This record gives sequence, C-alpha cells and structure tokens, in this order.
Amino acid sequence: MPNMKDTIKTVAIDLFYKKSYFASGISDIARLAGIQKSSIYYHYSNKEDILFDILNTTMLDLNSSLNQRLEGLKTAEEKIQAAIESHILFHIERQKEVIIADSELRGLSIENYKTITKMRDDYEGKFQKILKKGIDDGSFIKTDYKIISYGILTMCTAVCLWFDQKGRLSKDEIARIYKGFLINGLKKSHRSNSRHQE
Amino acid sequence: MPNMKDTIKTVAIDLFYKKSYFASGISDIARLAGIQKSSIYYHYSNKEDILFDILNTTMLDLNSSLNQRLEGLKTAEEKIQAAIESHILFHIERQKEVIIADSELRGLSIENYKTITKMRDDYEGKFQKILKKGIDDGSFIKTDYKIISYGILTMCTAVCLWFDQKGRLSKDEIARIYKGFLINGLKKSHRSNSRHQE
DNA sequence: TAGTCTACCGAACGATCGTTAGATAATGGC
DNA sequence: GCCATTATCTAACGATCGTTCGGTAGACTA
Repeated sequence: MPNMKDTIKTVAIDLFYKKSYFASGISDIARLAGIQKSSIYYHYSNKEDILFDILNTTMLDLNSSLNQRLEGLKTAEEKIQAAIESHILFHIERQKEVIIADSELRGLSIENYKTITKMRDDYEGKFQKILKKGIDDGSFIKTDYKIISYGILTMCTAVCLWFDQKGRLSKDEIARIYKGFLINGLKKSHRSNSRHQE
Repeated sequence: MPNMKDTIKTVAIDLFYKKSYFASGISDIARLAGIQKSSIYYHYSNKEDILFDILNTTMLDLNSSLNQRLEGLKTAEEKIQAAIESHILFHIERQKEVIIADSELRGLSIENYKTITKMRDDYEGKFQKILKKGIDDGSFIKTDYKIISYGILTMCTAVCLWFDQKGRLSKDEIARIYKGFLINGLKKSHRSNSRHQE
C-alpha cells in the first residue's frame, strides 16, 4: 500500500517521459493515479512542484551514486573508469527520470532551475577534476579537459535514449565497452611520446 | 523582404528552442511573426505541420551536408574524421533546429514520426558502415560498432547543448579536439598488437 | 462525544488552447 | 472594369488548461 504522493510521482515520471512535461496535464496524472485532479494539490502545491520533485531526487541520487562508487579510489584512471561506470549504470537504471532531467529543465521557475543546474554543474565538476588530475600527472593525453568532460558525459548520458531492456547487450556490457573505448581515447597513443609505455 | 512562411518558421524555431514545442502556442508564434494567429493557417495546415517542416528540412540538410563532406574520400579513417567534423559543425551552425530535432519528436503523429526517424536511422547507418569497414580492415580496434556509433554521434550531437558562440573555443577547435579524441579511441592503442605501428 | 486532522471529492474558475468560418483589402490577368 | 487569387483580418468555437473553493468521510485524540 504505497502512499499517494509516491503514486503521483511515479505516474508523473511515466507521463513526462512518454508525452513530455508540457503535453501532460494534471488531469492525466490524476486519472492514472486514480484520484480527482484537485486531490493532486493536497500533495503538491502546483504542477511544477511535481517536476521539481522528480528532478531533485534524480540529481541527488545521481550524485550520491557517484560518491559511493568513488570511495577509496586513488588514481585518475581508476576514478574515471568508476565514474563512467556509475554514470552509465544510473542512466540505464533510472532511464525515464534522467531523460526528463535532460529535457524538461525549461519547465522550472528561475530559482528551481538554478537549484537543479547547480547540482548538475557540481556533478560535472567532479568528472573535470578527475580528468585534470589525470592530464596533469601524465596518465591521460594532453587535451581540453572541460570539452572532453562534456563529451564523455553526454556520450554516456545518451545511453538512456537508446538502451533497450530486451536488447542485445546488458547494461554491464555497455558500460564495459564504453569504459574501454573512452580510456583508450584518454590514454597516450602509440603516436605520441612513449615514456610511459614499454 | 522575406516571405511570411519563412518568418513563421524562423520564429517557431526560436520559440520551440526556448520554450519547447508544447509550451509554445500558435498565438505566441503569430505575435512574434506580426500577424494574427488565424493567418498561420494560411501557410501551415496545423501546429504539428510547422514542427514537421522544421524537423524535415533539418534532417535533409544534415544528410546532404554529410554526403557532400564524404565525397571522394577513401579510407575509413578519413571518412570517419570527415563525418565527425560534418556532424559537429552542423550541430553548432544549426544549434536551435537540432535541439528541437532531438527533443520534440513526441510532438509528431505516427506517420510523420516514422518519416523523421527513418531519415535519422539512415544517417546513423552511414556512420556505422564507416566504422564497420574500419574495424574489418584493421584500422580501428575491434569493438561493437553499433554501440560506438551511438556514442560518437550522441557525443558530437550534444555539442549543440553547451556550445557558446562567445565562448572560449571556436567551432573548428571543438571539431579538432573531438576528432582527435575519438580517432585516438578508435585506433589501436599501445597495449594491443602493434603490427600496424612502427 | 466533541473536536481536529488527513486525504480526498465535486464543482467551478478564468484563461488559454488549436482551429475554423467568413469578411476584406490588395494584386494581377483578361 | 471584372474576376480570381493571395494574404491577411476579426470573431468565435468547444475543449482543455492549471488552480481554487468548500465540503466530507473516516481516523485519531482528548
């Protein structure tokens, strides 16, 4: 017997994912939750409040998921691999929510928008810190770590857009393939100086 | 003196980009175009028709942009570099439209949806063909070319989300950085067999 | 048993939605 | 000077939007 607020949130995630935030009505949510639309306002103060609740918990969970995964790791290579894995797995496991988080920020008021983007920027910052460290200590190729962090993050984020539960590859296989490809791209190639190799 | 249909399309691109398709009203478009909302229906049969027009021309242009850029190229490495560059530059030059194309497919009817996704799949197919060729002839590392094609495409697609006209890097620099990173990731690393190197 | 709180309901609010109908003014061909 | 076409207008349509209001059944508290 789950409480009604959770039910509302769950059906809202479903609707926002399928139809987008603005195309989903309060009455749609109410119908799927099995209550009258006015009852929604007992649990949430307005429509945007539902969206914010979804985005907020998603970002919180994403962040703590990363922190947990990074605990105890030392080298930049270990860390970036763990971060990539954490990011990919979260984006598969929480597919609907992260798709909403990526596409519905325009539904937020200015203050709420700032709250969410602040969390996103902090999260990105952790990836950038790892990359910078790896470049500085010579384990990664010299490159623009900010731009590359965007690249890595968006590449792994987009997994949520095409991942198919019944597809050919499991989430762990996808994480492994991407980790390998990205690490290969980050590490010094045969063409550059080979001080660290051989 | 541009014609009104183009004006409508231009302001619609602006609005859909800023506020999303469903949050933008016909009256918004009309106001910005300087006409009454009923006049919209002289040029477009309904709201979705405007969206489809935007997505359709965007996909057509994206495709012909790639075809042009690939002309005359032979090796997989040349081709994938050219394809990456074409993709990135297009996503910077047509920033607003590609963002709409990436997020507003849910606004289309089933038939229109099929038309657009067909074009997108054909486009993706060209990247996959190049990657497969490069893997088969030994110039790229053995990897899952479908998954990697998604990765490369989404990574380069997402440039449109963070690129800033007044930012630190020009579009050509970004294209160069990404090309370098991705090629490095695709080519055999120092750790694998080195038959092709030295 | 009276009062309070929780979780909902039904009905209505004004505003806006996408769309249509019919009128009109300007233009160009015959 | 007449007719058709083009491009726009005003006015209105029913439907739906997010939100608010007052009411109420049931559970818990004193």
